[in-house]
Amino acid sequence: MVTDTTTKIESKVLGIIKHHNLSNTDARRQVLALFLNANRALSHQEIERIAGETLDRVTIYRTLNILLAHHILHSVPNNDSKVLYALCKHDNEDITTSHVHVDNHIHFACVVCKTVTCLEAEIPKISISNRYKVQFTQYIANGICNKCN
Amino acid sequence: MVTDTTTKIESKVLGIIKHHNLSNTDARRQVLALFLNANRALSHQEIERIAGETLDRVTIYRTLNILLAHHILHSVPNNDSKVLYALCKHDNEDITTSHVHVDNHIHFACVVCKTVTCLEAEIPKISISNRYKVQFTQYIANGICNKCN
DNA sequence: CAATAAATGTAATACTGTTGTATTTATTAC
DNA sequence: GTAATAAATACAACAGTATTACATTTATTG
Repeated sequence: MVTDTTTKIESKVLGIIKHHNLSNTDARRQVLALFLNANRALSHQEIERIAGETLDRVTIYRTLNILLAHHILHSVPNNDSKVLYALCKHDNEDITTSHVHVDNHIHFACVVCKTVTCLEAEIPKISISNRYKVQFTQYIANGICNKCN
Repeated sequence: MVTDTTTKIESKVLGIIKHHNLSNTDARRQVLALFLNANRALSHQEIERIAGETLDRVTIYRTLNILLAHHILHSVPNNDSKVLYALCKHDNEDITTSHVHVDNHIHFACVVCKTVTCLEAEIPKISISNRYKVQFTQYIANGICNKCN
C-alpha cells in the first residue's frame, strides 16, 4: 500500500523531470515528491522543515525557482510576506502534453488551518474597461476548508 | 492649482484621521497623503523611499498596521515576498459612513509598470462545493494597465 | 570512464518585518 | 497657555525571507 503509493509518486516525479529535461537530482526528486504527496500549496519554510536535513535552504530556493521557471510549480498570491508554491492537478496529470500551461483555477485559503489548495473550479471571467488588457487572473477564496468545516 | 489639490488632500487626510479617532501625527498625515495622491497600492519600501528622510522605517510599519487595523488601508495579495497596501475609492469617499467596510473589488496588477490599482468592479461570486465555507474572496487581474497600454 | 556541464553546499549579504525601551509628541483637563 | 497623562516615535536589536558568489560535488554526454 505505502509501497504502491510511493512507487506511483516516484514514477510521476521522474516523468515530470524527464518531460521538462531537468537533470535528475536528489533535491528535485525530493521537492517534487513533497508537492505530489501534499496536494496543497507549500512555503519554502515548510519544505525546509521536512527536507532540511538532507537539503540546504539555498538549494531549496533554487529548486523552487527552477520548477517555477518550468511552470511545474506556480506561485500563489497571499497577504503574508512569503511566497507559496503549488503543483496543481493540471500539472500533475497533463505532463505529456506540450501546450502552454495556464493556471486558471481558484485557490482556497483556509483561515483556520492556513492551508492553501487548488480547486478544480475555473476563475470566472470579468468585464472591465478595455483600456486594461487582462492577460491572466488569480482568484483566492478565503474561508473554512472541507477538513476544518 | 497645486495648492488647491494639496489643500483638498490635506482636508481629506484630516477627515480620515478625525473619523477614526486617531491622533493627528505627522507620520499618519504623511502616509495617508501618499496613498491619496498615489491612487494605487504601495509597499512599505516605496513609502520609505519617499518619506524615509523624515520617518523611521519602524514608524512606517507601525503606521501601516494602525491604518490596516482601522480598515483605512487593506492589504493586497501578491506573488512577491512583500505586502502591498491600498486605500481605495471606497475608503476615500465614504469616510463619514459607519458601515463595516468590505473590500470586494478587483485589483489590477500591471505586468509592465508593476503598479497595482483598485478597480471599481466587484469580484464575481463563485459556486464551489458546499464543504467549503467562503468568507471573502480576492481577485487579481494581471495584464497591461491603461497607462502602459 | 573521462570531460564537461550543471547543481549543490557554504558563507556572506540584502531585504522584510517585529519587539523593547527611552524619548518625544499629542491630547486632555485645568 | 500649561501641566499631567497617554500615545506615538526613534533607535537598537533581532528574527525571518531570499539572493549572490564561489568552491566543491554530482549528473550528463560522448
